Amino acid sequence: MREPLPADLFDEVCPSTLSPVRVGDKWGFMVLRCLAGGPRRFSELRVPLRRVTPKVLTASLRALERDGLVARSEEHGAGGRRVEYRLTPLGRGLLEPLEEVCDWVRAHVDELLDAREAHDAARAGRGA
Amino acid sequence: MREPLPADLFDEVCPSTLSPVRVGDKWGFMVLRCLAGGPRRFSELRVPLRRVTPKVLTASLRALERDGLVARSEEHGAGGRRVEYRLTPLGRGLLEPLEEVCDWVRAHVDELLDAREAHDAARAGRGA
DNA sequence: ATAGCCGGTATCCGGGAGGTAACCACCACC
DNA sequence: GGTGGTGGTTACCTCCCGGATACCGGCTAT
Repeated sequence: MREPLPADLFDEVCPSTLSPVRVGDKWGFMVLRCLAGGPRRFSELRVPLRRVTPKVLTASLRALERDGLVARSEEHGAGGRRVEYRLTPLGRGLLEPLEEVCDWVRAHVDELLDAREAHDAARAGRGA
Repeated sequence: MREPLPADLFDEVCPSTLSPVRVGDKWGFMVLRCLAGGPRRFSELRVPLRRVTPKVLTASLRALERDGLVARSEEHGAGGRRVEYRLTPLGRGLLEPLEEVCDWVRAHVDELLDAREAHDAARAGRGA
């Protein structure tokens, strides 16, 4: 259940500006997907989401927590503080239909980008 | 393919504030679903989406059009102007995985609302 | 004691989303 | 020529999302 996280989800381009589908706020969808592979610490999430400042990441996590999709657990074991975020059963259930959306986006992102480019070019030609 | 639209999608409560899942802007998801039953005129869309002002509805439609999910066609036949919005094949394809998300939301909206209420109550108790 | 890590806050700020209200161009019809 | 319907547009305003930057409190290890 605890699969490794990618080093960086952003390969120069921000995925959340490509896909029109969102969960909660701007980064919610990607946070959920980062948690799909198992519980993660705050600093673990910051690695693949390195373009997200801690304030914004906290806000995303709090919002997902509010909706009961993510659970936060804090403990003070030996070695210091440890805060973990994990999907709740509700959140895990939501990820199933969302994965199909993800598959669709991956399959059609080129068409989306082409459509945007064509639309913007046509507007630029007509207008200013 | 041209199924009737409900008279009003808003039963006192705005669905887009309940579901954490969005497509494009605030109303994009509902616009797509209104078009699922067949092409619609602008004024037809305004009936089920009566809480959406024309400016905002136009913005939603333009954004969906930009992404190639919706197509706009205008014609001046007898009887006046007629503008129709319809799903493109791309948009129709996206609606399939989205319908499963919709099913999930319908099935779990109560849990979502309970979670929010509990979370807000807990915060109110702790904080102010 | 002090340095460092972890998990965040505090503060400021700009831009854009989204709502309100009013107005408008075009055409048909009478 | 006026009236009405359709399909918007324009101006204006407010709120809040999201980013930048800096800072902080608790804990541990040395």
